[in-house]
Amino acid sequence: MEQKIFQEFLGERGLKLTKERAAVLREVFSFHGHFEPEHLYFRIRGSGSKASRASVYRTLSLLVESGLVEKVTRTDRGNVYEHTYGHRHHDHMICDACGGIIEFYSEKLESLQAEICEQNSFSGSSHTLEIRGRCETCQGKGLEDR
Amino acid sequence: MEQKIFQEFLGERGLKLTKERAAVLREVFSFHGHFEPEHLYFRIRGSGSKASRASVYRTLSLLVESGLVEKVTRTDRGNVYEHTYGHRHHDHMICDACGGIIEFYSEKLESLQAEICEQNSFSGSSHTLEIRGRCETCQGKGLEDR
DNA sequence: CATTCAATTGAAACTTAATCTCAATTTCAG
DNA sequence: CTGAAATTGAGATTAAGTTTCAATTGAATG
Ligand SMILES: [Mn+2]
Ligand SMILES: [Mn+2]
Ligand SMILES: [Zn+2]
Ligand SMILES: [Zn+2]
Repeated sequence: MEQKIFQEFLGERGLKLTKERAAVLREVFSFHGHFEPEHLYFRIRGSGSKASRASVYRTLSLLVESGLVEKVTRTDRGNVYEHTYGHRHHDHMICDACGGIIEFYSEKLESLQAEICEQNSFSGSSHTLEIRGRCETCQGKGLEDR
Repeated sequence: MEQKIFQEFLGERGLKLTKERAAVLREVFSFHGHFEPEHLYFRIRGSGSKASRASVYRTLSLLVESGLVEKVTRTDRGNVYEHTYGHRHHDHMICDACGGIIEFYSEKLESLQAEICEQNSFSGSSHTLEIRGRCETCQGKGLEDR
């Protein structure tokens, strides 16, 4: 299904679904969770398929533009992505101690943001909310921040 | 006042308020708005004071740790900071077309986040909310995203 | 099947913010 | 003073991500 959507997206731009792009798409959707481009690259290499680093980055950009994938956040070391097709939008809590990520969604929060955009005559198209702190298991422990 | 706070922060760690650190602090608080480390570096150079790039980056990290400065966002080109001492916490809307930034604050939004943290047994200490879209003047115009 | 031409690829070079190295200098408590 | 610890800065280094460009692919057309 995601392949169909991607193919249609590419078609509208006169681009082709090559085997390299198909390999990136397949790997992105066979993995569930957050990922970094570099990890994606190595997973593809170790899965029989092949695609150069350049192609992986190029395809990832196309996937984001197509709406099938979103950038989750930007860490010190690089970007983090996740496939979003088939998943509801959500935001993230990130534990400063263990790096663990809690995903959450709040209808109230979403509509409140829409309201605030309107108050500012701003036409919002996307947002990123990242709450940092300590997850349940890391509270109280004297662990250092990562 | 911010100098007093910074000095105390440094003292607790056995660090000293050198003239380089003082220059960075002064420049950070004499400028109002969002800034990138590189711009900060050049403003310092052009202001009589001096501090190497290394010292600017090192001092900026200390300022963030002290709580006087916060990282606003991370763009493709690098980090963006703002001094927060003396300012109320706020979040940002960023225009995809012109890069303009609207600051906003909503008590409702803040308390709703606190509520959500509690529901997830998460001890939140900070957050970043970035809403992307089009500002009022850029709506309708067929401008490309930056 | 042959021709054509835009799209695509990948290896390697490049960019650039940010960090690190380390010898020289400064600071300050004793 | 004196010595240990902190600090500095010029330049090297890192690493994610982008760009280059010659070679290849592949869809469309004749
Ligand atoms: Mn997620
Ligand atoms: Mn701000
Ligand atoms: Zn944790
Ligand atoms: Zn704008």
